[in-house]
Amino acid sequence: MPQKISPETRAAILDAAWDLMASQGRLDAGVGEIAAAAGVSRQTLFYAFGNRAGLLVAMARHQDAKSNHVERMRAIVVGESADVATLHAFVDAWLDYLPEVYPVAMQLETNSLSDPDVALAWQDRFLGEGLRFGLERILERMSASGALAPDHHPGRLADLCLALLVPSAWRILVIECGWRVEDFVASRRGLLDALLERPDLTRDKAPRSSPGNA
Amino acid sequence: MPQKISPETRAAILDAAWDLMASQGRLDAGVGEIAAAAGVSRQTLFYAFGNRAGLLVAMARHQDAKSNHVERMRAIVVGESADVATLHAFVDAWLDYLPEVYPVAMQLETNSLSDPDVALAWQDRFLGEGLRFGLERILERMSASGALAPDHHPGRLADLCLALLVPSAWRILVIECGWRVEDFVASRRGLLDALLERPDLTRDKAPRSSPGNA
DNA sequence: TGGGGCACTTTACATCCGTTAAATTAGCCG
DNA sequence: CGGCTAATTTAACGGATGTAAAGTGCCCCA
Repeated sequence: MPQKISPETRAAILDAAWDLMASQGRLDAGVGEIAAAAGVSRQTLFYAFGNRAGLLVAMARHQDAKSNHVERMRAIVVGESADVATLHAFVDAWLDYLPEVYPVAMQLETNSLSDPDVALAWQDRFLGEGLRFGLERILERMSASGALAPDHHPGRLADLCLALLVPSAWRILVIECGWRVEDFVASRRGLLDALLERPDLTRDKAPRSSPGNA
Repeated sequence: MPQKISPETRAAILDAAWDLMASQGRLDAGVGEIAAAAGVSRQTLFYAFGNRAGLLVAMARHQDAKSNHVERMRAIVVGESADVATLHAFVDAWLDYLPEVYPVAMQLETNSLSDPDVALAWQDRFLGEGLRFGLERILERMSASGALAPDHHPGRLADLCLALLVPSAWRILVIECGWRVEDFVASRRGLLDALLERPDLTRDKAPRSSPGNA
C-alpha cells in the first residue's frame, strides 16, 4: 500500500515541477532536481506520483483543473447550442489553452508511446473523455439540428478535427516554423471550416466489422 | 576518437533493432536487449551509434536509404513538373512510406524534444532537407508556373502541408481512432486540396521583423 | 506522561544507460 | 612463426530511476 502524503506536499511538488519544467523550460529536469525544488525528498515524490511519468500526468490534470480555458470548454460541451459558432468557441478555448499546457502535453504524448499508464492518461485527455469527446458532442448536436451536412459523420469529423488540434500541430507551425499564434489559430479555424464542407472525407469507405473481408 | 566497427556489424545491429522495435513493436527494448538480439556487446553498439537515440536516428536513415518510396519522393523533387498532380504524387509517396517508418519516426519525434542531436536529425528529416523541403520545392514551381493562386505563399503552404503529414496525424487517426489507411490518405489529400483553395491561410498577417511593433 | 499513528526523511539496493579503460581475438603480412 | 592492427569483448564505474525498509518528528489521545 503506497504511503500517503498530504495535499499540501502534493501541491508543493506540482507547483515546483510546473515552474521548473513548463515555465523555465527544463523538461529534462530529473526527479532529484524536481524534489529539491519542491523542498521534499525523492521518496516523497515517488509516494505521491509513483514515477516521473505519473508526475507529468498529474501536472497536466492539475493545470486542467486550474484553467478557466478548460472550464470554458466544459461549459460549451454541457450546453445545448449547436451551430458553427459553438464549434468555433470550443476550438478557440482549446487553442487559448494549448500554448499554456504545451510543454507538459508534449512530454505526455512522448511518454504515452512507451508507458501504458501514461498512454491511458493521454487517451483520456485527448480521446475518451477529453478533447475529442467535446468535439463529438458538439458535432452530434450540429448534426441533429441540421447544422451539419446530412452525410457528415460526426464521430469521424471529430477524429479529423482532433488531428488538426493536437500539440504536434503547434510544435510544427509555431515552435519549428515560427508562425504567429494568430496565424496558427486562423489556419486551424480555416481547416475546420473546410472540413465542414467536405462530408466525403468523413465517410467510412468500407464496413469495418465485416468478418472475412479485407 | 570513437572506435571503428565493421559495416557488417553495423548492419547486423540495425537489422536486429528494426526487427525488435519496429516489427515486434518493442519500442521499449533496452540497449542490452538490442545488442543481444544483434549478437554483439553493448559496447559495440555504443561505438557504432553513440547512444540509444543515435541508434534510432540511424535506423530511420537506414530505412530511408532502403525505401523506394523515398526514392520516388526525391525523383519528384528534382524533376520539373509543377502541377497539382505532382504535389499529389509526392504526398502519396510519403503516405505510402509513413506506415513503414512510423514506429521509429514517432520515437524520433518524441526524443527530439529532449535530445539536441535527435532534434537536429528530426529537423533534417522533416524540415531542412526533408519533407518540408520537398513540399516547398514543388509549391514554388507551382507558384512560378501559375498553378498556385498568386497570393499563396509557397513556404507557409509547405508548413501547413507538413503539419497534416507528420507521424502524429497517423497516430491519431489510424492508430488511436482506427481509421483505414485509404480513408487516412483521402483525408490528407482532401485537406491539401482545401489548402490550395485558401491563400488567405498562408498570408502572414503582420511583418515579422518590424522592431517595436507587436 | 507515554504510546500510537501519520507524514516525511534517510539509507541502501537493483537496474539501466552511458562512459572509460583494458583485455582478447582473429586475420594479415613480412 | 611472430608481430601488428582492427574489431570486439569484458570489466568497472558514475549517474539516474525506482523500490524497499527503517528511522524521525510531531501531534493527538487515554
